[in-house]
Amino acid sequence: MAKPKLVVIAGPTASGKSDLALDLCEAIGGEIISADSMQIYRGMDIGTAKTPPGDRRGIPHHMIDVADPRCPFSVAMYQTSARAAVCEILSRGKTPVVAGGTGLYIDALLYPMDFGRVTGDPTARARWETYLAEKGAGALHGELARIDAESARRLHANDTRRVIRALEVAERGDGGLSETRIDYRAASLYNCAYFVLDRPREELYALIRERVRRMMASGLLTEVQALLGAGVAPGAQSMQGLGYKELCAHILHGERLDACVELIQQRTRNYAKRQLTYFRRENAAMWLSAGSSGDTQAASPPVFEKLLTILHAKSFIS
RNA sequence: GCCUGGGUAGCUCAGUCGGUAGAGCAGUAGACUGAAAAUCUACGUGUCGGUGGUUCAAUUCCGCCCCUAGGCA
Repeated sequence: MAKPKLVVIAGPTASGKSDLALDLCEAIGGEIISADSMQIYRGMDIGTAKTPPGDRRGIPHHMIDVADPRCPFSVAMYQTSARAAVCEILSRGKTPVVAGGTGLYIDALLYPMDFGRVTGDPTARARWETYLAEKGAGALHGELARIDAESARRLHANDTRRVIRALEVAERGDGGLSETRIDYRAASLYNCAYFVLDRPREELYALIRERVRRMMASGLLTEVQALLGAGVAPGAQSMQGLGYKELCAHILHGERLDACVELIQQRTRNYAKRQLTYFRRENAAMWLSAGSSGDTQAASPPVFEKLLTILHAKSFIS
């Protein structure tokens, strides 16, 4: 049985993924599956740059607005729902087009990653958190070394977040994280065409500056206030999103607004860089370079042609 | 005009009781299996404002000059 065809459009924030994906969906009869850890949440529209419903050109979008910003969400949940969405789209005879910048989510969808049965447990987490505060990162890492030596070797002692996760899994006697690890990238579940949309650094950074400016002009501050008003805790996972945590600092702690906006721009640049690092190791990825031609606007004309050519060559389309 | 702080890495600053200097942030590269827009790792030569002097040796002490913040006029 042949693997189902699926297209991935990845890339750093503000690179123009969403528009490109929409163009593609129109051309080949596709539906969009968002791979974005923040667009998941309802009520977080401006700061996550969701394509407004009015601009979706009648193309169905999946994995957007599927979670409550007051509750935690996880890759594992994403994996389950996104795969269901793929099946649904395929059953309609359409092509799934995965678009987004969260590399881990894309991987979770595409590859046979096994997140195990151990759910993130707030109680255990809090317990280790306390342990960390009292005894330090070294001791925490030592605990892990005792029950799951291999994970301990893999993880840097300062990466306490991962160390705590490994401890959670290990102490539930599931064999530990290390036993479920495989070289997942070797075996995609789909016949996929994986694209990374790329542009010259300076141009990308300029687009980011501009996008943040536009978000502020469109009422990002009001959006954050509304979320806080609706009972989203400032420490909630959703509030760790870029733009949200910085504006919380302004609203709750009186940080200067212009300083916060600059911080958002800077951290978004940092983020874009990390995204590129992540995608670089995706062996299957085909890089599409856009821009640098002077027009900051549309990546679409030239890049879109390239995209279609490749899809033809892979006989995704006839 | 006078007085007092400052002028050191792209930015904020530490430091050298005289032996040519180092943190944070930024930046770059990397990692990443239920928090991933998160979390973590590695990478630090710059006329130490200019110019004279003292000294074996000055970014460090002294003189003058320039710039800057504040105070007094």
